[in-house]
Amino acid sequence: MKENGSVQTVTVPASIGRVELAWTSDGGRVRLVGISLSEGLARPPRCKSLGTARVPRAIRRMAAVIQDGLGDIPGRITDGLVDWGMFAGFQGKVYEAVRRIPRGKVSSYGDIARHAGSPQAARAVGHAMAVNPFPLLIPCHRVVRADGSLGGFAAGLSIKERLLKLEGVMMNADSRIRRDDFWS
DNA sequence: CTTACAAGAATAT
DNA sequence: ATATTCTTGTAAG
Repeated sequence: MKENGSVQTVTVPASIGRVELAWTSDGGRVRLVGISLSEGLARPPRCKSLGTARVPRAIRRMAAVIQDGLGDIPGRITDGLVDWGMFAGFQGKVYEAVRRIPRGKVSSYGDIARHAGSPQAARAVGHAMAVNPFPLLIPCHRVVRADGSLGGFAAGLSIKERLLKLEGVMMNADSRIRRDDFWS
């Protein structure tokens, strides 16, 4: 665990690399403020274990899910930890739609735009994904191009690809996602 | 105001 | 099948 002002972070080793959780605790009120993914190929020089650090219980539970196969984080854990109200308007609707994409399925930028009520805003959805503060919780890796190609990913496309593979999404020979794996 | 995008569709080759 | 062009909503400068 590392401390920067009032924001504290912990780095969790995961199959896809490393996942850093950042939170604040103002007056006992723990609030997740960000998640960042990175390809932790080399042994992290200063990645302390969760054993001794003073990490809030909800953060520990989240870290456990991440270490234990990167499943979806249950709402029971994220409830009260993430202030979903901080996302207003278009961005909020986009994130809400993305959170409905089930594990093992993908959706397209255009589809999400439609769900968010701005059917022409596919590119704007892409931008919202690019600035997503909570990857995994808001599963932006499940948003791909309409033709099945991957699109982009802030933390590097190989992480997106590995996350999708981990979730059972299948690619065709031309490395495009099968039509069957599109949600809607 | 202009520019940059993690897009998409239409059109051309 | 791929390449090019045009339109597009948002955010950031």
